[in-house]
Amino acid sequence: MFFSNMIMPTMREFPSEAEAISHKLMLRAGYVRQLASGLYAYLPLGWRVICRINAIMRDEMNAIGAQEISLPVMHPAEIWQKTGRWYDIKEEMFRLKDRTGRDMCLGMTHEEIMTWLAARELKSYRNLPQMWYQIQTKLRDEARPKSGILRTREFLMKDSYSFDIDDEGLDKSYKLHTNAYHNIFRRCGLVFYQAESDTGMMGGAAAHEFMAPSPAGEDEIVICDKCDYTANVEVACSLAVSLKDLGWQHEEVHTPNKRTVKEVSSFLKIGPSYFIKSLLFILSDGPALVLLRGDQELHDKKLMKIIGSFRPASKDEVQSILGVEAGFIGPMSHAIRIIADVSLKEGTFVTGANKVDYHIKGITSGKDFSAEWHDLHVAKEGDMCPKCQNALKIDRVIEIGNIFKLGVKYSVPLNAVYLDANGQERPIIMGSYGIGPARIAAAAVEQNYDKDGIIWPKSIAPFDVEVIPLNVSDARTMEVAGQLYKNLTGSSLEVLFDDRDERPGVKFKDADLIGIPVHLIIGEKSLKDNMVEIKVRRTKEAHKVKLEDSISTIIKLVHDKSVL
RNA sequence: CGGGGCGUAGCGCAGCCUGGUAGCGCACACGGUUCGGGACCGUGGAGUCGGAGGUUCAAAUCCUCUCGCCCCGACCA
Repeated sequence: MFFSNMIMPTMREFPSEAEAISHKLMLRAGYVRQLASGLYAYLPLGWRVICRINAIMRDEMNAIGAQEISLPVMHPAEIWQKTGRWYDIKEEMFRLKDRTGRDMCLGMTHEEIMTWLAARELKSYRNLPQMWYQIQTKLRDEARPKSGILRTREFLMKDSYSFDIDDEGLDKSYKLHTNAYHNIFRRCGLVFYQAESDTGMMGGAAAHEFMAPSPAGEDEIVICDKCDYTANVEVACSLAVSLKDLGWQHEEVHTPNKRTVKEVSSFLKIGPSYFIKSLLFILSDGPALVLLRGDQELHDKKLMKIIGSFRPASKDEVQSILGVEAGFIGPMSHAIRIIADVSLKEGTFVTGANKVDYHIKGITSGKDFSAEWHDLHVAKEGDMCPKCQNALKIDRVIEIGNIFKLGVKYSVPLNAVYLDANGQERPIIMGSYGIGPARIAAAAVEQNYDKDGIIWPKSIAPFDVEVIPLNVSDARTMEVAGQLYKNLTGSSLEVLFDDRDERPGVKFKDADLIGIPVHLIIGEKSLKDNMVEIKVRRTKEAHKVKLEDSISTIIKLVHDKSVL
């Protein structure tokens, strides 16, 4: 491919609207252009990257026996109404009517449509198991598109679905996908984790997310270095570091106008972890007091799982239910449901005295209050691993893939059933598995760049090699460069030939910015000694090789799996 | 949806406070000199100043409304 024939609009400066590194670099290096918020055009370089990622995904999906199909992107409403998601999902779904007034929507994901197909075509246990996937456009009217191609309103997704006769079959399909996903992300050159995740609105029994560490990420995971525990903070459990019991006796302390843990803590010069934070919530069946340690944040979703939906009590409600104003609440002597974080089970604490302007020291569970014990807090850096007690790390990550055990959530409402060996009708057991190729690309950039530009992992770079003749008006240079280009292309490498009549500096800068892994530089001086220069983008190491050895050297470099 | 910021040439920006009819750098075109890490000189093309309304003799500049984009938060199937 000749540089002069391709549209690769590199820019000397970073466009100002970009914030994330991948966004800045992909704009500057001419990979993508923005049409509107969350809508991107992929230019030739960008599209090549996506295509290579797609090829890897196809390879690995096919390897586990999955079959590629293609489904419509526009769907009739009824099918989404049958599963209830037409109503559960709100503004995030693009909806429209066709000319006859029929309600339609644009697909955000394809569980419904895949299940519809399965319902029609999979009739017998003899048809199962099946795995179907597609690489298709999804549309979501995101509340806030951001970070370039990381979070867009229209995006490509590789989504696959498994159909099994029972949970055992689902386990197998899930495992196959897990392995395939590990292969895909590894082959794409990413650093990633597999984390336990929330099943969310997808429903189902188990779910994992594949997470690529990056400051541009929108999620956080907890990681234990010692054992294999890795989980999204949305579901992560952790143990609080236990406190030294200071053995306080009951003592009421005057804390005028000090309400928050922070205020009282600094006033009494006692660390926040020695406090009990008391929060009053209104549940569907009445009020409940929720207790956390002073250094903890309430994890809404964990609480929701225990008590269902809830809302914070108003000031008046706090007063009328507890007889004291917020800020001085303590868990003692209230005839009310109390749910407490397990970290409060042991130890002696400070808490509100149920009396304005007073707190009380020396409160212990069992003696002063009793409660239902649960993990209610948001896991944080330094908490201990629930499995092995090692200190946990927290890392910011990009979600690049997810896998869900759906069970019968879609097959039942859409009547996707099969007849088992006994002629019994049973719902198909499903799994769903997604990967965002654009996120892989963005994560790859986030994890591989330097001050000069992108450093693509070899496997997903838009080209394998960039041939750079330094002086295009030198006949010998161009003859050699042309021949090398031909030979490299002939060796099934993707080659970019910078045939522009530009100064060497410009070509070097653009080459570094674009980030093709290997550069082959042909300069007049070296050529006199029958030498050319081979440079590795990542290390910037350049060495001269004999002209006749250059092709084999490059082929070796490109195929060397040790350096992705 | 709440909070903040920004819309002036393809990109990056100045001009706005204090109204007087649009400018700089890069990019682009042409000529010349250059040529191993974003060269230099000269000439030139390119802008409904996001849009609408208003104030005024006069609006990029002041006022009102509106649209768009970015960031933080909420949301995220």
